[in-house]
Amino acid sequence: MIQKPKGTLDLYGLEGKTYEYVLSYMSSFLNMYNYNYVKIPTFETSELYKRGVGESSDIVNKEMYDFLDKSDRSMTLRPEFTAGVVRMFLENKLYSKETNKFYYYGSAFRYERPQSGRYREFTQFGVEAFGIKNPYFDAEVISIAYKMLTDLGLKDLVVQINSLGDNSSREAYKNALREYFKPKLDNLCEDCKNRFNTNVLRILDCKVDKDNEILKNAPKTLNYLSEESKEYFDILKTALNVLEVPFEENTSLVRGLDYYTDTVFEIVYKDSNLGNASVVCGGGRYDNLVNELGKINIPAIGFSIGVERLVLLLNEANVKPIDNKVDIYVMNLGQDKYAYEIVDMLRNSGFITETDYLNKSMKAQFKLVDDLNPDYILIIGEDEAKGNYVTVKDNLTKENKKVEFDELIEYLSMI
RNA sequence: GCGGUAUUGGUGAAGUGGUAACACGGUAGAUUGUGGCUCUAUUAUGCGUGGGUUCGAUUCCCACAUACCGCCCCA
Repeated sequence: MIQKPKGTLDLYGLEGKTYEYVLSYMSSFLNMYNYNYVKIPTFETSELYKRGVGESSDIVNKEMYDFLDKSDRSMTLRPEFTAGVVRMFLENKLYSKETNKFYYYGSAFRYERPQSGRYREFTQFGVEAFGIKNPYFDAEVISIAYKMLTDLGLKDLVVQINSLGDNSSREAYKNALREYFKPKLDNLCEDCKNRFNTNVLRILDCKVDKDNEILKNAPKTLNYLSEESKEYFDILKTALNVLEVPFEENTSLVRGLDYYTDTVFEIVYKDSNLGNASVVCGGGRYDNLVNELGKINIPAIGFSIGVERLVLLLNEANVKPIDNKVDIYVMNLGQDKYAYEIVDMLRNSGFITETDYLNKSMKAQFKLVDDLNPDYILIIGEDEAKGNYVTVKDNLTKENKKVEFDELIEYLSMI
């Protein structure tokens, strides 16, 4: 047997249905906020992600699905969407409009060790908004993510926020951390010693050392924010209160991608057994990325939701998508011509219709009816075909009624 | 990339160095045009894949694959 590649996922049955439901639900939700759907390539030149996501991030360092194409160009399967959306935004000169609000969904790829809620090919649904820098807007973006997830049926979501500050405050903070940690390195775990060189911020996130006094007493981001960033963060918190989004400040929330500035946030599902996979949404502001890739100063903010994780969490929370129940079952008892004509007619009139294609016995077909639980069963046998009528059985009252072929649609529409 | 656990039919699973319980589901019949209950029959020449040990392996050994857990990291 050929098995699916490591870290990929088959979705079918209830989970497949939930997956589809979740995507269409979130799409229509975003349309309400006047966000527009964008589609970008599944792979891009590797250079884009190296510059966009950042060479110091693990995503670029060890998780990229890159390959040489037949002309020896280095390509990478998208590990996330933001860099690609920014590229699209620049390449098509969409900045001629002052503001742009986009949403997207599709597969992303990271070469990781898989676990539940963590795959090598996974689906992201997210938004990116360009041209607006306003804490009230940041709050709205966070509230969109929060509301969508809540509306879908997840309770006990926690929104965690933090501010990384603008470039200068971020650098000042990093330097402060380096100075603070340098004499204490021997007391930190091995990973943290590496992080000291690659990305000091991440030391704050360490799980091994999380109870370590050294971390608890480390300098806090907020003390290194510029006046401007500090005020921005304060207004953001006010705005979140106005929009009734419950949140927690988490000063060790730093995010793993290099491009974030000022506002960062994550949405976590508390009741989950999924451990790290309970982070269902993450995002933040990235005011320097457009300039980094296109030499134009345009502020931007976005977030991304892990759709497979969302499906898992909805499953855990026992949330079921709305089911398209079958309206009518056509019981064909050896009268193919007449029966299939009626099936087609019903579907053309908008009834969700099912029938038997295997010439099963009446008893077997009634068994199928039990699973489908339609509102009505149309019985079509020899008598009906000859007499040009059908027997309509009400599946609730079990009553039968003869209805002429010509009056069938009208009759079914009435009841 | 590192460490650990697991892998038996459509599903949940029991089991043993000598040839795969049980339950659910599926199919057919009892019941030739009215079901959902009940009863009966049937449903893996095969126990992740490939090697090895053995008279004989699903059971022991090795490798690989995949899943899950922890780390790393992230959605």
